[in-house]
Order: sequence, then structure tokens, then C-alpha cells
Amino acid sequence: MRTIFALVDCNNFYVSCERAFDPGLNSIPVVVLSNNDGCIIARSNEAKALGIAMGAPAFKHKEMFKRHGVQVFSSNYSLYGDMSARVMNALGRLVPDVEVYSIDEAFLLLNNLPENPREFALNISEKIFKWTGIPVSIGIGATKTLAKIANRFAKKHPEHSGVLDLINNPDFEMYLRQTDIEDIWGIGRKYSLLLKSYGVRNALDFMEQSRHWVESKMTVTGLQTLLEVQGMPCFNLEKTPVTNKSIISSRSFGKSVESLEELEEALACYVSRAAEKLRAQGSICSLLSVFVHTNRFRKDLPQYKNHQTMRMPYPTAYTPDLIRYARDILKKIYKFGYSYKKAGVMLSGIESSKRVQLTFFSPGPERRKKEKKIMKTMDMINGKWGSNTIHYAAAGLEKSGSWTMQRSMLSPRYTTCWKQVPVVLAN
DNA sequence: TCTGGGGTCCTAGGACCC
DNA sequence: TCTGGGGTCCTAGGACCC
Repeated sequence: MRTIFALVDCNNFYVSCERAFDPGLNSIPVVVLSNNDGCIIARSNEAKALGIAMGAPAFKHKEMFKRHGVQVFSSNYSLYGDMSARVMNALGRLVPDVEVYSIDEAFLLLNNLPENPREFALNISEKIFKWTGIPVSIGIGATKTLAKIANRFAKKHPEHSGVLDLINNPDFEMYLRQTDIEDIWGIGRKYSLLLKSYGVRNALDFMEQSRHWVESKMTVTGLQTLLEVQGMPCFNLEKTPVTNKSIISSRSFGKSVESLEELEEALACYVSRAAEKLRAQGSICSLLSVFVHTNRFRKDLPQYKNHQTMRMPYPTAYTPDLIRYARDILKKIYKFGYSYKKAGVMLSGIESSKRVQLTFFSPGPERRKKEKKIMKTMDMINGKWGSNTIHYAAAGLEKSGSWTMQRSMLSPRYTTCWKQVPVVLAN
């Protein structure tokens, strides 16, 4: 029995989330910006048609936004996260084997279907739209990589009605020929330049290369991509969510920051968030890294960046300890006289909190128990009443420092905040 | 004035050990 | 002048992804 993979991808996901609650946005150009309203990270088809590039800095487009009546939104991650969960849950009701791959993508297995995979996929996409208001495209192939390729065509060409099945497709070679080398999943900018320099321009060219040659140029990961394009699965469906091996929390600042005190405050906030994620996956960590850097785009200002990692005396998920260590590192890498634009922390050396390797320095069982209880209580309160309901004073009492984010065009939290739930007036 | 955030995997090279 | 051969572990950096 042959495995059939499908990739479900939400169309222009963040834009579609905004549209789901504001139909006035349909058929006009819409973009969503990154944190601090910095870059453009999602575009409606109308915005794409205006030539607005993914990742372009928003400030360079202000004029054209105005000229073309582009609707601009700050990113609203509570809304997108919740809408994503709705889509994934809906998929789970329709198909037994679902792998949530990213906030807007899921892989499915479509083996042993009673009907034709394409018909089945069309039905999925219709139901998802009906239940959540989010339009999706579905690509079907013998491997994940081929399903990805199919998905691009399903999305780009309306004649497919949002679904393309590449299995036993008579035009298979044509689709591969029309797939640029850099559009293959796993082949990025660097490798596509290299491959093109050898005349390998599209997925069909790539498919015809020898395993040995591809491995010698692109290591085993490239070889896996080759086999996948040739129809041999190297990547399976991963149903169980993986625990992260590293957790990063970092932000660019709303305005640049000079003082050690403000950096400490921002870092304490990032550490709190990272530690929350760490505990949520039932982990503890033994390595803590801190980094800071100035604004690399300001060529007129002196530049500085640095990072340092420390191994803690014993693995922990206890926020106050992590804040303390982060502050120690910061003091070592902080230099007076620079305008800092970004800082962050990374937790690594992650292991399960259930199998704690005790060391000579570990606190006694009584204290560990107490720390665990405090964290559990804090996480529970913040989970119930909203994040940051209680937090450490080190993270700043007034969230008004110049480091806090700018989000001047934020839509309401339609689905995750009672005060902002949309109201329908009947009369 | 204004340029995101968060991950994974692989490899090479150094430190260290016997 | 000549200076072993393996093995492991760790880290930094590069490539990729969304």
C-alpha cells in the first residue's frame, strides 16, 4: 500500500484571520506587519498583485499603502494562534492522521480512502472554510516534498479549485519542470544558486541528478530531498508534538535602549516567557544564553553585538533563578555607550523535568518542591486570567519602557478576550 | 524617524582521553 | 628533520524552514 501525503496550507493565513471577522476586508488589498510594525509578513492576493514583497520593511511602503487603500494590521498573535487551533481541530475531526507542521500548515495521510483523494480533499477544504472561515489549499503527493510542490500549484492557479493531486498525474513532469529549484522544500537561496551554476534549474532537472552527486554537494539533507522528489518518502508523518530542544524569546525594541536597567527589565520579561514555555512542555534546562545587539541598519551609529552562554549549576525551570543568571550574563556583555535595538534569551540543554539529574549543587528536595509549587501556581493564574496577570517585578511594573513593542494597528482579540468578542446586532 | 521571531539539522574543528 | 590513531563530546556556524 502506497502512502499518500497531503499538505493543507491556509491561504494568506494572517490576512484570512483578519478577514474572517471583518468581511469589509474581502477583495481589497490587506497586509499584516511583524512585531513593532516592522516588516510585511502576510499579504492578500490583491496586495501581492500590487508588487508588495514578503518581508519588505513597512515604512518604505507607507506612501503606496495610502495611494492604493491598502488595509494595514499589526500582528495579532492571540487571534492567529486561536484560529490556527480551530483549523487544526477541524482537520482532526475529518482525518485520523494529522501532523500540525506550522501555525498555518498541516500534513495529512490520505491512505485507504473510500473515494478519490482529490474529491476527499475538496470536501475537506469546503468544510474547513465553512467551520472556521479560513480558505485553504491542499496539495497531494507520494512524499511530503511532492505534496508541498502540489500545494504551490493548487494555491496559485484557480483552475485547480484549491486542490492538486500529483499522484499518477499525467502532467507530473510538467509540474516539476515549472517548479523553480528554489521553490523545492529544503532547497534555499544558497543551494539553489549552487545548483543553478551546474544548470540544475527546476525540480525536474533536480530529480534527474545522481544521489552521489547531490549528497556530495548538499550533505545528507540534500540527498533526502532528492529521494523525496523522486517519490521515495524520507520524512514520515509526525503525529506526536515534539518537545523543543531550545526555546528562544527575543524582541526588537520599540525605541532603542541605552541603559543597563532597561535591558535588564526587558530580559527579565523574555526570560519569564521562555521559562513559561519550558514548563508548559514539562522540561527543565541547564544552558542559558543571552544576546544583545545594536541596530544593524543604522550605519551611522557605532555597532556592537555580543552573546554568552552559561551552564547553570543544576538544571532548572524556576523563573527567579533564570532571571538572576540572565542578569549576570548581561552584566558581562553589556557595554555602555551603545543604542541597543534587540535583546533575547535562549534556553537549551533541555531535558524532562521528570528525570532530573541531581548534582552536588542541586537544592534540597524541600526547596525544589516549593519552587515547583510556586511556578505551577503562577502558570495557572496566568493561564486562566491572561498572561502577565502576575509577573516578576524585575520585568517592569509599568510596561511603558521604550523597549516595549509598538503595535499601532492592532485588530481586536475577537476570539480570546470577552471584551473584544464581535457583537452581532439583530433587528 | 521606521527593517520580525522562533525553530531544526548537519558539519567541521577543537579539546580531551586512552 | 622526525612527532600515532582512535574515539567522544562540545561548540560555532551555516544551511534550511515557517
